Amino acid sequence: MPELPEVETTLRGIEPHILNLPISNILIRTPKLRWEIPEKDLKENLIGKTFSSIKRRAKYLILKSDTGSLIIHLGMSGSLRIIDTYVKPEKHDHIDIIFNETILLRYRDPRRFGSFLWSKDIESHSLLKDLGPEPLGNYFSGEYLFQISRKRRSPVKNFIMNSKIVTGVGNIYASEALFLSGIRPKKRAGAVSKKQYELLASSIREILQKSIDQGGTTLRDFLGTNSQPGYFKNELLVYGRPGLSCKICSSKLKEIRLSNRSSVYCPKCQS
DNA sequence: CGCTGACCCTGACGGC
DNA sequence: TGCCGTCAGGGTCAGC
Repeated sequence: MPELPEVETTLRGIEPHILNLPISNILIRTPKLRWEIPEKDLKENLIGKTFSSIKRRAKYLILKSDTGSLIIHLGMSGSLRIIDTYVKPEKHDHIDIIFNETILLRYRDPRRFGSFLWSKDIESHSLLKDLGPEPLGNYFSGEYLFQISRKRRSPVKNFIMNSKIVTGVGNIYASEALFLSGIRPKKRAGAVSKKQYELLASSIREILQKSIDQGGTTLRDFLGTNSQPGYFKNELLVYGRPGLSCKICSSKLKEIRLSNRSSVYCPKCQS
């Protein structure tokens, strides 16, 4: 389940291997992920060209060439790997971007929630243009969250998972950050104090940064066949632990559902 | 405009 | 042991 840190780790893992390398072919074995894969656009615009930069915006990877941009989202189960010793594609290996006889970039995605899209004008692309600030960027702060949350009645957890408010905060990190800052997930966004938002914003930053730093230790795994970027799982305090005891106060962790998403919290530590 | 819920999909898992 | 139902989850979009 790639969250922002896994996407960032993917970017850092693939970038040094494929930047400025001419693309010789693109093999698409599945017509559709989340949306139809624009095979014609990809082939016409990318074969013979190179990626001159790779950037991340929210959980989207943007691979730029001089003809436009390839937008990749890993969805729930997507992964990108550099293959430097040819192995046959397996069941869910949907796309190969082939550079030369030894290097290719392979996209795997069992659930096919991900996307491969093409855009000539990335700045105005509908999926990207209304996104909120990056949680690790300069515009994201407790003050910012406080200001735009006034009069908002949705639960604070939904609020911070809304990509128009702030990008890249998924269910795992939202749950963890709310625990770390002592706020119940169901509390109305407009009722959270400035002080609480400052704590929440720094919790979000810290937890994402920490996870990226850990992912960084497994970067070499991107070159090869057998590996996944490292997680963070053994350090989760509430996510996936309903009914178990709080690691801080030993109370039994509760689970509720918000917008059909599991939300675990400690009834004593969070209010 | 803000917000909720349906939806896309497969693998993992629990119950019988 | 195997089948089947349920759940998980990011993010977009329809609809209230």
